[in-house]
Amino acid sequence: MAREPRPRGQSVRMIDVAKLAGVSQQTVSRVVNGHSNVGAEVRDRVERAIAQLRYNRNWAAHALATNRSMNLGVVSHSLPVHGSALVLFGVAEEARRNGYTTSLVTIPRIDSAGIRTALDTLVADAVDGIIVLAPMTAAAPVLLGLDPEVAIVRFEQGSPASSTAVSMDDALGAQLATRHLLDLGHDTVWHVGGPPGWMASEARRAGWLSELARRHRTVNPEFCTEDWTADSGYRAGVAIAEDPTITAVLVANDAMALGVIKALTERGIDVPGDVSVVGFDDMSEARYFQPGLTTVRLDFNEVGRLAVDRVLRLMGGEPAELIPVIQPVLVVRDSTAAPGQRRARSAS
Amino acid sequence: MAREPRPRGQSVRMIDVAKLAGVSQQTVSRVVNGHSNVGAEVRDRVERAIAQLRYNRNWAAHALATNRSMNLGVVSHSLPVHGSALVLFGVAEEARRNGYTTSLVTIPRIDSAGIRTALDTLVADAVDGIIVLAPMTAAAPVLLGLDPEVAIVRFEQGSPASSTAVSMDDALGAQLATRHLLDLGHDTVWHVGGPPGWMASEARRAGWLSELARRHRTVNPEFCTEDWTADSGYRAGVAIAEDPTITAVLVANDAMALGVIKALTERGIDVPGDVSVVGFDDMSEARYFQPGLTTVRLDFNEVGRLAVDRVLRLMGGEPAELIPVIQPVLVVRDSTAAPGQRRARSAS
DNA sequence: CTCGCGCACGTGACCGATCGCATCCGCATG
DNA sequence: CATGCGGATGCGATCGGTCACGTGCGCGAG
Repeated sequence: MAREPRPRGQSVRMIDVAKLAGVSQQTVSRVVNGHSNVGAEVRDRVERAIAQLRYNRNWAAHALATNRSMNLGVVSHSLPVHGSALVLFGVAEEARRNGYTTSLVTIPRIDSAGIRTALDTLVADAVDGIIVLAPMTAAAPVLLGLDPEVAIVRFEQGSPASSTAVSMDDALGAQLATRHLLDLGHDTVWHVGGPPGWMASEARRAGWLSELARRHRTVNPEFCTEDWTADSGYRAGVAIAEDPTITAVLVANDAMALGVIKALTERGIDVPGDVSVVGFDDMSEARYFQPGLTTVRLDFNEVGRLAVDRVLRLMGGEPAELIPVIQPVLVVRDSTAAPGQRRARSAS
Repeated sequence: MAREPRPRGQSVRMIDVAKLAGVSQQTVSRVVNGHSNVGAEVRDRVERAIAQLRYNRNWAAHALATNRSMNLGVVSHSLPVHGSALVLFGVAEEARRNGYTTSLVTIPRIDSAGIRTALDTLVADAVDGIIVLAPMTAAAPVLLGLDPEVAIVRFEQGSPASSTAVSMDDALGAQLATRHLLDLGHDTVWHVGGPPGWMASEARRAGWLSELARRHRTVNPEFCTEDWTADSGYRAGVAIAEDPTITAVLVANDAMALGVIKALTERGIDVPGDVSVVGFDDMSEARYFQPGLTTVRLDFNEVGRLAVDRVLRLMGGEPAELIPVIQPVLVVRDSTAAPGQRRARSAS
C-alpha cells in the first residue's frame, strides 16, 4: 500500500546519502552532526555524497527526534517605533550566527491578553526560546506570572539589571540630559513625556524628576502624549509655545522632539535661542534636524545581541547571572544653549 | 528499551487527549484539523479534553507528516532603511493571519552570494515559501535563475507588474514629483539619486528623466550618494549650495532630503524660497521637517500584505496572475514653491 | 427482509531523523 | 593463543502526527 514515494520536491533523505556512500544511515547522521567516532575515509565519502546530492537535513524530522526546533520566537509590538526595528535586526542577526532562526509575531494591541496570545502562538510553534520586545509596564506581570515551560527573555527600559531581561538605563539618560540643561543655566527643565504604559516613558520621567530633585529645582507637570509620533510632539509643542516661562524641555524621544521644535519655530520661538530642546534615542536623522538635535543615544542593536545571548544561555541551563544594563550617552548638538532671550521677551 | 517517556517539558500528546476523551488518536486528529465527519458529541468530548490538557499540536511532527512547515521565510537586507521595517511588519502580520509564522534572515552584504546563502539557509529550514525584501538590481538575476523548489516572491521597485514580484511604481512617483516642480514654474529639476544598485534609485531617476524629457527640459547630471542616509543627503546639499542656478531638486528619499535641506539652510539658502525640495517615501516624520516636506507617499505595509498573499497563492499552485503595482501619491507640503528669489540673488 | 451505501471511527504504515544498544574488527596483553 | 578492550558501524525502536484504508453501524430501496 505504498503511497507516492516522494510527494513533493524530490527531497534527498539521509538514507539516500547513505546508499550513495555505501554506509548506514546512522553513520551519515554521525557525520552530519559532527560526532567524532567516524573514520576519516568514511567521513570523507559521506561528505562527498552529501555535496553531490545537495542534501539538506529535514528540519521537521530533526526537530521531532531531538525535541528542539532551533527556532527563537520574537514577539514585538507592531508600531514602527524607532528602536524596535533595530532590536529586531539585532536579534535576527545574532540568532542566525548561533544557528537559530527567528519567528516574528507582532501584537496589535499591547494589553496582557495580546501578549498571552502571542506567547501561546509561539509555544504552539515549538520555539526553543522567546524574546519579548514589548517594553510596556503591562507586559512584565504577564511575563513573570508565566509558566516557564520555555526560556523567555524580555526587553525592559529603566529596570535594574536582571538575569531574564535586557535593560537600558533610560533614567540615567534622562538625568544626563536634564543635568546638561541645568548646567547650561536653565532654572528648571520641562518634560514632554512618552505615552502612558511604556516603560521608557516612566523611566525617562523618573530620571528627569530625580535630577530636578537633586538640584532642588521646581518640578512642573509634564506634557502628556498619546504615542511616540512627531504628531504628538507637535501638539505638546503648541502648548509649550503658550508658556513663555519655559526655556528648556526634555522630550521623551526624537520624533516627538521634532514635532515640538516644529511647533515652536512656527510660532516664532527660536530653538535653542528661546527654548532648548533635548530628544531621546538618537535616531540617525536627528543630527540633521534644524537645529541638530541634542539627544540621548541608545544602542538598540546591542539589545538584540544581548537578548539572544541570554536566551541561549537560559536554554542551556546556565546559572542566572545579571545582564549588563545598556548605558546611554548624551550627544550634544545644536538644539540646546544657555537661556536668556525668551524670559526677556516675556518680561517685555 | 523504553527511554525516558517524556524527556523535556511534559508535553501533552494527541494520544493523551485521545485516551482522556475515550477515542482513537485518529479522531483527535480529525477534530484538531476540523474534518467534518466527526460526531457532534464526540467532537465536543475531544475539544473538552484538549482544553483540559492544554494540548498543543506538536509542530515538528505535523510538519514531518504533512511535509509543510507553515513557515514563511523572509530575507531582508539589514540596513535600517525606512521602508524595510514597515514591509517586514506587514509580512509578519499578514502571515500570521493566515496561520503562518515568519522566519527572518538578514543579509549583511547585498551581493548575489549573500542572497544565495540566505536562501539556502531558508530552504534548509524547510520554509514553505520565501519573500525576498532586497529591492536591488543584483538580486533579480539571482532570484530568477533559481531552481524554484520553493515559492518565492520578491519585492521590486519600478518594475512592471509581475506574477512573482510585488512592485511599486517609483518611476511614476518621481514623475509626479518632477511635474509638480515644473508646474510650479521651475525651468528644470535636479536630482539627488539614491545609491547605486538599488532598484528604487534607478526607478526614481528614470521617472525624473522621463518627465524632463517629456517637457523638453535640460537634464543636469544627478548628485550621487553612497547610501540612503541623511549624511549622504547633506553632502549632496553642500554641492547643491554651490550652484546658484539650481532652484528645484528631487531627492531620492526623505532622510536624504532632510540632509539636503540642512546643508542648504546652513548656507543661508531658503527652502522653498530659493530652492524647492521634494523627498520620497513620506516617512512619518516628514511632515514635521522644517519646512514640512513635500514628498511621494508609498504604502510599504501593503507590500507586505501583497507579498504574503501572493506567495500563499503560489504555493497553492494558483495560476500566475499579475500583482497590482502599488501606486505612489504626491503629498504637497511646504518645501516646494514657485521659483524666483534665488536666480535674482545669483544675478546680483 | 436483505442488500448496499454513507457516515463515524479505528488500525497500521509511514514521514525522516536520533538514540541506545549490539556487533564487528584490530591490536595489545597475559 | 585466548582474552580484553575500545573505536567504528549497523539495527531497531521511537519522536508525534497524518494518511489510506478497513470496519461496524443505521437506514432507505428493491
